Amino acid sequence: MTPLGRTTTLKAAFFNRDSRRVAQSLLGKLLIRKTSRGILAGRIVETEAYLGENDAAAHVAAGKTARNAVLFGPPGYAYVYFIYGNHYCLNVSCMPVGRAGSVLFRALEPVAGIEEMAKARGIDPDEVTSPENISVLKKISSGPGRMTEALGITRNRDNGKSLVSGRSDLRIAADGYRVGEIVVTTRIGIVKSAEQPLRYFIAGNPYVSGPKK
DNA sequence: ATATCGATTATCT
DNA sequence: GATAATCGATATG
Repeated sequence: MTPLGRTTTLKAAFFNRDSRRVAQSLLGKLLIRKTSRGILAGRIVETEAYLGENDAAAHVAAGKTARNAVLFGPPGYAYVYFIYGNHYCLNVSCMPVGRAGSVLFRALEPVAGIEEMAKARGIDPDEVTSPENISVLKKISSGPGRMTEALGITRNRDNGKSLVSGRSDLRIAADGYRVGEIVVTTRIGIVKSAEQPLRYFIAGNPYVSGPKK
């Protein structure tokens, strides 16, 4: 079992700013889930920024609704939504109350609780232990729907939850990890405002989602 | 390696 | 009634 080192939960102020800056700053941080079976954690290697009501691709583009209400609340809270009848995606709210920027978490590098995460994904845990096969590890959490399944994130359980409380079973923390070069590209899987460069990932990290090598 | 497609449902028009 | 911030399977080069 991989133990986590010393971690510091991020504060609300970290998220109380432009989502583009938050999206970049989140790279290299840890997303940590506490479960009855132990700690699950992954390092954030890929994010996308969604701007406020001026961003046609954002769920808040048409204003506040029951679904997106969390994004208009205080910074540092989880916005979880269901998509394509199959998957959950996780965002964190940015900006102060009344402003609706957010960051979509797109991919994690598995760090702790890897066998439990594999099980949650329907992967044989034996495959991720003995031969540390990276092609199998990549299937655990390299993609927005995959990482939520690995951590057991659902709308019922987690939407509206604080990610900036040390007592929360879902939180974001720093452990001193240093990020190298950051690559910026256009966002994935959208058609509206698809030309804007708002996707960020750690250069060369094998757990970034999508095709390519 | 890239392309296409079906699944399955909350949300909005 | 159409669409969607995706995934995994299958087909094809």
